[in-house]
Amino acid sequence: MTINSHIELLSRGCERIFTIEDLRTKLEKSSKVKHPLRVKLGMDPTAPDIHLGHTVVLRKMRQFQDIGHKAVLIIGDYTALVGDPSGKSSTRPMLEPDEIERNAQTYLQQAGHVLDLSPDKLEVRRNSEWLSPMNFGDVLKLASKKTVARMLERDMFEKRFKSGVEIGIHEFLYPLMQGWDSVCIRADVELGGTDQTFNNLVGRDLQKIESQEPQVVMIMPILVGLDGVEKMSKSLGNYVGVTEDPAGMFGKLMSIPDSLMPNYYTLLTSVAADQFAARIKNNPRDAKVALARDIVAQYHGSSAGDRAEKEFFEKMDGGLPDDIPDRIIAATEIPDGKVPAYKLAVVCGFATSNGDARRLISGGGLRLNQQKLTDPNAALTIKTGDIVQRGKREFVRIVIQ
RNA sequence: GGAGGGGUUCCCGAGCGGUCAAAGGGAACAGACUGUAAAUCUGUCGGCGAAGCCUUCGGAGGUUCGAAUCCUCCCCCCUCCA
Repeated sequence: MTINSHIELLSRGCERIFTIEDLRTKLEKSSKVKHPLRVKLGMDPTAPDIHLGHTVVLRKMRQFQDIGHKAVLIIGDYTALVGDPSGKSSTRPMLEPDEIERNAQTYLQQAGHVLDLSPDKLEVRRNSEWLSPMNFGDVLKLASKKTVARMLERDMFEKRFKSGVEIGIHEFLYPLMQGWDSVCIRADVELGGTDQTFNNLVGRDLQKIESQEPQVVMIMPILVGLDGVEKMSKSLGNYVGVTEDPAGMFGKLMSIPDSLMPNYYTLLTSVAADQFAARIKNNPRDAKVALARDIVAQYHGSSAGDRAEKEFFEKMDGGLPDDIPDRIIAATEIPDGKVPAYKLAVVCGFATSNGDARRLISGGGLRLNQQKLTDPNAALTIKTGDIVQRGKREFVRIVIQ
């Protein structure tokens, strides 16, 4: 592969690169002296729950690994004492060392779906290693490298300052700490989301001051969630977790708005741009299927991707999926083996209350053995093995005990 | 320390003495349609239920035949001034 093709690969999906020229220089030099670039990514040691949004930057990391470079994962155990001012204004609680360790392990385990974890491809460091031994003099020296005005340039700080939201002095140290990490591990490249732009550029500046070749900063966009509007996040419920089962992943991905497809193709797959553009133009539905299968396959293998697709459409066609969860019902709940329809919906977990159940049935949303129910009060005779269905894709097999 | 503005059903947000289980939007669920769980359209969206009843509008009291709406105290948020 040529340098040009590497650059093309690496810049795919990037929001910004500081600077593309520097990246070229680094890549050229690396290939000439046969020495891998050190590609840094910071990780927050709070409880991880990686979703596709996080994988955007991880995938970029993986691309570097695949062309022979070294991923350096920094566990921000010391920076966590401050709390990144990027997000909320509140300071984080301190984490216990064993908790940090546990979180780091979980992170690695989940990130392992994307990253190459082999020791020659990945180096894991924690920044307490070099931040903890610093004394006050060292800190002062570091703090003197930046001015208040420069700090206030940062979007977040500027907003908070203007609007009167307090900014702790220590929060100014956060970018410096993160930047110092880059100096200490001699990073060639730092990856981050758009919210990390400032922090990462500070690393670049600090390296210059320390007479290091400044790192290239590669900023990845924040992935839009399944709703097509908000950023993907667990709290907004518009996410796909990397540990989710194939069927769930596939279904969720099929629910994204059409308009999101190019974005997802770019950031979450390796499909060439002209190729996916053609697919979408040709047949959006099939393009979405291919996208979903591709992503499921990344996390569960290609056979799982195929199976997820098959099951998805079986449900669509009104058929029954292969594995229907059992629902155990106590025999005492159904005297004489009979239940009113509304009660059945509740017992199967398809309605939260009797009223909810009645509405569901009145709306034609409940089926017993593929047969649509219409009367909420109808007395139904049920037995073990009967299939209850809500809508098009939720099934339960009754087991009477 | 001073002045003012708020806390409403999952979320946002109207209501400001009865016609309020509470507008509107979002989310969610179902239905129709389709190229899919996209888009669009329709319905539902506190609980129990036949009518009707019960619980809800930050918390606790109070005034009223009657309060989410008025009064008192308390808790919590926010804005402006110092």
